[in-house]
Parts: sequence; structure tokens; C-alpha cells
Amino acid sequence: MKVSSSKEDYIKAIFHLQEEDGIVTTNALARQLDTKAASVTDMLKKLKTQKFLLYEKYKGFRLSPEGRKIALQIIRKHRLWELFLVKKLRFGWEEVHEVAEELEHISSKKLIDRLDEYLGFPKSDPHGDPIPDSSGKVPVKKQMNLTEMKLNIPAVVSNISDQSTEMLELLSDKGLALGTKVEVKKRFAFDNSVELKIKNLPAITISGNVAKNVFVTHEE
Amino acid sequence: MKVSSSKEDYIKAIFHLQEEDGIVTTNALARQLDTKAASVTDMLKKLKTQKFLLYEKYKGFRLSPEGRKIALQIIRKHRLWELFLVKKLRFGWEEVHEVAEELEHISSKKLIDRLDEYLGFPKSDPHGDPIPDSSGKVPVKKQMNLTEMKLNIPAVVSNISDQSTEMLELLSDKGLALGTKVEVKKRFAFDNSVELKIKNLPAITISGNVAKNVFVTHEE
DNA sequence: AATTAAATTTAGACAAATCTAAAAAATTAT
DNA sequence: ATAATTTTTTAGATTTGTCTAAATTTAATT
Ligand SMILES: [Mn+2]
Ligand SMILES: [Mn+2]
Ligand SMILES: [Mn+2]
Ligand SMILES: [Mn+2]
Repeated sequence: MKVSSSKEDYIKAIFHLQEEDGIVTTNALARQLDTKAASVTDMLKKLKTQKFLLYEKYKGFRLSPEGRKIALQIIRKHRLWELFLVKKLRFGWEEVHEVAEELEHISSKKLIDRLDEYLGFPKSDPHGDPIPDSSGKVPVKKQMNLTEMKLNIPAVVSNISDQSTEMLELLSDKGLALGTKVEVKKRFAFDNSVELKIKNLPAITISGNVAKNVFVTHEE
Repeated sequence: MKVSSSKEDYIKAIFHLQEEDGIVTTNALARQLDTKAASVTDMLKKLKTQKFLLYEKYKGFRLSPEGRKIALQIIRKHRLWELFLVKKLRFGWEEVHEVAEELEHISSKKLIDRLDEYLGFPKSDPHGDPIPDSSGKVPVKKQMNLTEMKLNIPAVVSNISDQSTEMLELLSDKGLALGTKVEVKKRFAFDNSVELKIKNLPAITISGNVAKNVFVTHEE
């Protein structure tokens, strides 16, 4: 029972939207997959028939346990390939996604398990996202705030604990948001302030007060 | 101007049949690709429209220069991936073909050139077949099969043209593999069978049928 | 509650790749 | 040179994934 690349992409996108927003809509999925709402509806029906999806028209949908299992396998492959590209083939972390979008559909299970081993059973990909293991279990990713981060390690903003308008305005002005990739370049013990670098932007400095509310993930 | 996986497989198969037999027929192609003659004809028309093929119905066909260029790129990718699987992921040489059949369709040129570099710009794949370089040039290697070898000259097994499971099993049993050093000690004109000596092993005899599928070179 | 707007689904069409069955052309045998 | 056989091509369907335009359902406004 093989799943087409296209179906795999749908399943994966549903999984991600489900994680982020809790609920997934036809339009959101169409936007994500760069396709039309009508095409999405067509595919939802097929995925329902194959039991990857629980779906009742006009009422919404979500992945079945089967679907979830497939999503995690695709995500595992995607992230292992991304790491391979960065670690072994000297790709930049910002250019690997597109290639991994293709590589994730290679079907050999042995290949991906050997790749995992070759990379030393890594816990997270170049963007700091966790890599599900062979059985689909996802390692809990440890978050830390920017005053705790090691220097010069790529990290991704994963959580902002103070979500007051004032804080969000400040972060927005500095170019920091959820998902922003950032590296801590310097830390000043005097006041816990940190100097950050975001790609394509000049270096910025934020106070320790701000830094301790911005959580990031990384690893490996 | 992207070419579908299916078209790439057709182009590659035409290239191989062209090399082996000089001429390619609709039926031979159908057999090779495990499909039907009618499907082949359909595809030939499409490949002609895209100028990858010179084709006149009932008169036969052959790759255009453009088609040949694409074939060599696919073959390059196929063989580099095979070597990667064997050298880096500890796959056996007999199990890589199937996986490479998928990997060869990954489109990133940068990926394949980096892989080439990572593997040290190898000249041949795990089966001893030459790997075209980035520009499509194929390293020439003067090979001869064991029925043509002069007697008592050290040589190295460089290629095995029949890669069926049965053949590989036989060779494995006799102690013959890629890279094995051998000398032809006697040749029997009656049936083209040859007697071989491999270092540290008793002399062995193989039939002319087997011998003509085992190719050797002098250097490396 | 009625109207308007937005989201979702259906109807009908299309391109790609494949198939079966039948027709046409080329080969081989008589 | 005719007839029989093989090879190749066409005709017509099917499957998968996509699209546009129109219809339907749900949600938001007045
Ligand atoms: Mn993908
Ligand atoms: Mn990633
Ligand atoms: Mn292939
Ligand atoms: Mn090979």
C-alpha cells in the first residue's frame, strides 16, 4: 500500500497545520500547498477513502492515527535529509528545505534508517526541529531562553512567554517573531543583555529582561 | 523545462539499449520498462515533440543530442547514488539499484555535484560502470571479458555485464567480485571455458557463458 | 430574521501516463 | 507473390491530480 508523493505532501501539511493551529481548514491547506480549494476537497475525499483522514463535508477534518503515522515518517525523512545536506554536503541551512521536499518521498525504509545511523541518530534538524525516531516517536525538544543559549548556535524562536502588546511591538521592531532563525553572538554578564544576528539583518541587541522571555530551540 | 520521472526512465532505457544493441525497438523498450508496446509508442510521440528523440513511425527511433545529454545526467545521478549507498551507508552492491532508481530523479544539480565531491569524484560505481562527470563526459576504460584475456596477465575484475541474481550468486561462490585480482591460466577453445587463478584460492573453471560477462582491466 | 459574505463542495474539463483491443505496416515463410 | 506472422501504431478507456466556474452550506452583518 504505497502513498503517492502528492498525498504524502497533503498528509504532512495537514499534520503541521493541526499542530500549529489545532484546526485545519480547506483554505489554509490550499494556501499551504499552493493549490486551489477545489483540489483540496478532491484530495480530502481520497484520503478519507484510504482511512488516512477523518472527514465529514463542511464539518472539518483531521488525520486518523494511520495518517498521523505517515506524517511522522515523512517528517522524519525530510529532517534527516536536511541534516545530511548541511552536515555532510555543506549546504546552508536556508537552502535545504526545497531539496528535502523531494528527498522525503524516497520510499526505502532501510535507506532512511541507515542515514539516521550515519548521522549519529540526531535529535533535531538544521532548523532545530525534532526528528522522529524509526518508530515515529518525537523527542521532546527542550526550550531555553536567549540568556541561556550557547553562542553561535542556530536556533529558532519557539515561544514568547510575555505576549503583551508592548513586548510584541518591541520584538516586531527588532525583527523577532515565532519561527525566526537567530544566533546569539555575544552575551554581556553585567546586565544579561545579548547581541543577536538574524540573517539579512544588522546585528541587534536586546536587554536581559526581553531575552529571558524569548524561548528558542536548537540542539545538535 | 523539467522532465518527468517517467520520461527520464524512458530516455535512460533508450540510451542503454542503444549502447548495447545499436538499435532500439518498441518491443525491446516495453520489455525493459516493464510496460506495454502501446504505452511506449505514446511516449515516443511525446519525446519526439520535446525534441529528445528522432522518430518516424514504423521506421525506428534514436535519442537526439539533447536526449543523450539527459540520459547521461540521469546515469550520473544513478551511479553516484549507488556508490554513496555502498560506500557510506554500507549497502550491498546487489541491493542498491532499486533505491537508485528512485534517487536518480531528484532534480537538484547542486546536490549531485556536492555528492560527487563528497565521494571524491569517483570514476566508477559499485558495479564497475563509469560515472559521467558534471558535463556528461564518460571516462573511457579499456575493458575486455575473460574469454578475450591473454594468459597469465594479472587483471582486475571491473565490470559484470549480466547482473542477475543467479550470476552474482555464482560469481560470489567462485570468489569473483569487483576488484578481485585474477589471471587467466588456460582457455579451452571447445566451449570457451577458462581456468582462473585468484590469489590464495585453488584454481577455478568457469564456462564461456559466464566468462564473457566478466570484464577486467589492467590498471587500478 | 433576512441579507450578505465567506468557505466549501460539486460539476465538468484537462493533461499525463497507462491499459486493452483492433487496425495497419513491415517481416518472414510458403 | 501470397499468405501468415510479428511488430508497431491507433482508438478509445481509465486513473490520478489538477483546474475554473457554479452551486451549496455555513458564518457574519445589518
Ligand atoms: Mn514533498
Ligand atoms: Mn527543517
Ligand atoms: Mn528511475
Ligand atoms: Mn550500477
